[in-house]
Amino acid sequence: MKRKITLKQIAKELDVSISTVSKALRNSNEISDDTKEKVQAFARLYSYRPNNIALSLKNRKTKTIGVIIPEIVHYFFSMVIRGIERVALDRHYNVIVGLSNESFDKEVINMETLANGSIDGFILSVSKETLFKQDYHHFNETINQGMPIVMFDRIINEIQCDKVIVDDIEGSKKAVNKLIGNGCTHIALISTKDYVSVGRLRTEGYMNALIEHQLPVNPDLILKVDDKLESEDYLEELEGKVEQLFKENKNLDAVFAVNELYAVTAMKVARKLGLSIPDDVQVIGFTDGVLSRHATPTLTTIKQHGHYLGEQAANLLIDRLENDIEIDEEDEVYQTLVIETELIERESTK
Amino acid sequence: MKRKITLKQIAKELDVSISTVSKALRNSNEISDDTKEKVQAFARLYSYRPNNIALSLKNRKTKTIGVIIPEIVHYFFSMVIRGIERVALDRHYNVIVGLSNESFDKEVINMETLANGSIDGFILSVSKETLFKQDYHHFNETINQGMPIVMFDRIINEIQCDKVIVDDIEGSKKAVNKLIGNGCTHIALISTKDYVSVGRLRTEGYMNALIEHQLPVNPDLILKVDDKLESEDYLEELEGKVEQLFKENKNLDAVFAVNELYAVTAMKVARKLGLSIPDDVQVIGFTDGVLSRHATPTLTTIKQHGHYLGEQAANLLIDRLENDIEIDEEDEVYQTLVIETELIERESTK
DNA sequence: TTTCAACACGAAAACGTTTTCGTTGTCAAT
DNA sequence: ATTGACAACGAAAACGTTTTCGTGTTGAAA
Repeated sequence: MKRKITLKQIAKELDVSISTVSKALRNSNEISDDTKEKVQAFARLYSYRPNNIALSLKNRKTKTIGVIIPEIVHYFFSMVIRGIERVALDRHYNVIVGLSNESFDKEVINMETLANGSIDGFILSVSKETLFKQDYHHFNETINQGMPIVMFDRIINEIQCDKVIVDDIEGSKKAVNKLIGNGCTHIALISTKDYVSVGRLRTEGYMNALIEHQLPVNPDLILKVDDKLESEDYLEELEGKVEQLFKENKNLDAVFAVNELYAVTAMKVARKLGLSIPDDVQVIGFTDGVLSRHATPTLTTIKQHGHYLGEQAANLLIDRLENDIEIDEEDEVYQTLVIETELIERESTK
Repeated sequence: MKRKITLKQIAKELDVSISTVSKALRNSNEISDDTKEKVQAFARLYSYRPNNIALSLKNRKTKTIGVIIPEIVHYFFSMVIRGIERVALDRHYNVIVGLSNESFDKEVINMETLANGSIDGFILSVSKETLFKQDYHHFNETINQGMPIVMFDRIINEIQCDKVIVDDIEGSKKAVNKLIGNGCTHIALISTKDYVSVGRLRTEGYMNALIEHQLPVNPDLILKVDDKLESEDYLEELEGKVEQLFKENKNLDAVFAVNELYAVTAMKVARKLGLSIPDDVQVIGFTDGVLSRHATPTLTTIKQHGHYLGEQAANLLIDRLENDIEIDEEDEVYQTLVIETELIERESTK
């Protein structure tokens, strides 16, 4: 077992100073060709690589970005991570991942442990509990310490930082417009409670589409289910609610759901009630994940381009990190990028 | 914007030495209560937190573990990460994630950039290309440098390190035994090429079960598809192969597939051919992911407990890191943990 | 022979900690 | 008055780099 070699050891072996070794390796012209040769050969032989930690300490930057997401076993979020990791690798950054698990405390802890020098900036999507409590002190504190944050998807408008969001309103409108275009008039919405920004926005898009087509917004057709029902553990309860929705609205001819799970559940319930998809009921979901592609029937859905979103977020953060000309003034200007959605038509619509 | 405060600044403000501040904050009894009070109050006021990078450099350990996986948009792998992250958080470690994307080069690059001081040890699952090329130099080198590795799921027997694996052979046997118990006699296998360890092992389990029940192993019933067909981009090609399998074996009465995608594809093809599940054909998959739970019909499958596997892997690594009494001798003893599988019965079997 | 530039290299500081080992000053015991 | 112990603190090294600023040596120009 040969431990990693350092400049000091090379210097001692070759009987030169540490500075000489450092310069020789960086091809400084302060050093004679002879010495360079010697040093570089030796370094190659022992496969010297500079210690990242020492570099980080010296440069006061770690070339690492911290990503905090509520959940990783989730198509959209893992797709975003993939995008982040891709540009991070390209631009020579590392990615530290923290999971909030939708918990405020874990979000805070994760951020605090990372903010003490381990990373140069954050990319994050806010946990539901944080959105609910509306306690944003940890975001403000990190920003105040000069550490940039890029928020994505679940964002907080009041926080001054770069943001990348999916065009939820437009996306939902696309979906509902499609249903309307297909002749549906009693379109149900299955959404989350309003404090989850994406649920609120997608609801807004749904209503906008209806209003624009002068269709009535019928509250009975809107089901806002509790968060916990997004967990696999409460599937039956979710199914119950959806079944109730179907039974109380016999004229229902379409469903727009704000995520995959709600959409496939709607399809399952419809099938159970003897309704045919897409003939009796048409269904559109949100997120073009593995479920949408392999459900029966395959699900028409709104694709969010999570991979691209991740790339944009990472570029935004790294750009800011590297352009840090210490503007420092209070006139920092932040961007909000909006990622267009795409309607993917499959078998669940006509 | 107030930058993070350091010991030096506190020392200057309070007109004491850096050492005094450091000791006062750690409650050393070398320091008078008066001074402690003063320093601690000041530190609290400015919310001082020690700089992780400086600590890492001093202690020569980063309290960070590097995780390299082939793919993150994948139920099993993201479940493992969740497990790793959970114990990492508990035991005060960070998690850096690198994706090899099944590429040898990316695996090597990711490992090289992390191995230079950024992390204390690796948890990884080997990329397919690496398994195929059988080039393991990067693993040997990192281990030789004294950096521990824990391999999981896709492991390499020749490499001396801790391992955590799913009991693939037993798991497959359970599945096939179930099918046999249900009266099936012509059980097809849809697997990957043999160089992917899990494909090989699951094939072995399949054969073992047949042999133990004195059923013939019919090569025509074994479909080993190319890796690329695991990608969503080659769905049609995969479907073609599976359809061919069905057509050439009219007596086929069950399918055991080594992953979810193959299993749902088999169900889709069966349905297309007018076969009813589970009456005409019974299907069992591997990995209890979102697909299995929401496919139509829901899929009987072998659950791998990826979350638990991740926890075990992380504990194994951290234990080794913290017990590093520099054994250093060549008599290091490594463990291989085997995680039991579980048969989850659903609608695709009788 | 003197002077000066160019060359090749080394010393030291700095990044932010922790820790070892002094160095004072005070007070009690001899 | 001398010794010793103890309390309270500081200086400095160390972790591994990079970089600035010397410094000594050489050779050529004056």
